[in-house]
Amino acid sequence: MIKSSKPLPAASLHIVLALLEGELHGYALMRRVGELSDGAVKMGPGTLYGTLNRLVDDGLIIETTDRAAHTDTERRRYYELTPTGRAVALSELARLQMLVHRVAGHLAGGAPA
Amino acid sequence: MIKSSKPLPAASLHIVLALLEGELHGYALMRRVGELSDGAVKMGPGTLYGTLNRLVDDGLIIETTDRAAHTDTERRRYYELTPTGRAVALSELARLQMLVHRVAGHLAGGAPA
DNA sequence: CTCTTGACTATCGGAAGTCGATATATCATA
DNA sequence: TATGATATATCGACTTCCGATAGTCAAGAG
Repeated sequence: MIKSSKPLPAASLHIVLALLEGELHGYALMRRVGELSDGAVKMGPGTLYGTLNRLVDDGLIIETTDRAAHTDTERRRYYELTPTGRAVALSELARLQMLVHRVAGHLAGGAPA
Repeated sequence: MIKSSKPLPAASLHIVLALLEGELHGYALMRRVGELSDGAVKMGPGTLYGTLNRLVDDGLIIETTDRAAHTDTERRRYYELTPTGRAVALSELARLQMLVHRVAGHLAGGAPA
C-alpha cells in the first residue's frame, strides 16, 4: 500500500474538507469552517490566507480563474481542490472516520479492536 | 453557557482520545495513537513528553501514582484523564463526529445537515 | 560475560503552524 | 457620513511539533 504522507495541519485539514463540498472563496471558507463545527473552530485571516497559499504551493488547491474573470468587480478569489487535493481530503476524512469510530466504539461497548 | 475552550492541538487531542480507553503510560500512548490511525499519525518522543506535561499542567490528565507505587522496578509513568480531561475529550470527540458526519453526508447525497 | 536490541522516559533546538491585530477597500444600510 | 459586513492581505509573537539525541533497564544472543 502506498504510504500516505503525514496528516495535514489543522487549518489545512479544515480547508480541504470544506472544499470537498465545492469551490469557495477565502472569506466564505472562514465562515464555513466555523459552521462545520458549530463555531468551535475559529480560523482568523492570519491563519487562512497563509494556509491557502501553502496549499496552492503544495498543489492541493488551485484558484479557479474562470470565476474571477467572469465578473469584473469581483474581489473574491475562489479556490477548488486539485485531483491530488481531493484525494488527500478524502484520505484525511477516512482517517478521521476511523479514529472517531474506534474511539466511540470502544466507549459504547468496550468492543475490542 | 460554558464557553468551550478552543480545539486541542493535534497531539493533545490524540492523547486524550486514547486515554478515554483507560490509563496508559507514555510509550504505550505513542503506539496506541499510531494504531488508532493505522500508522498515519506518528507521535515521536519529542512531541509526546512535552505534550504530556502540558496536559498535566492544564489539568486534563494526572499521573496515576498508585500504579507507579505498586511495582518497585517500574519505570513507567501512567496517566489517566481527570474529570475535566474526560469532558474535554468527549467534547472533542463530538466535534470530530459532527465534522465527519457533515462532510461525509454532503458527499454521499448532498443531504442537508 | 558482553553485546545488542527493544522498552521507556526525557530534553534540546529549530522548524512549522497558529493567532490576533492591523490595514485597506468595497458595498449596503441607516 | 458613518457604521458594519464583506473581502483580501501581512506582520510579529506565540504555540506546537518533530527529529535527533541521550540515558537507563531488561531480555536474549553469541
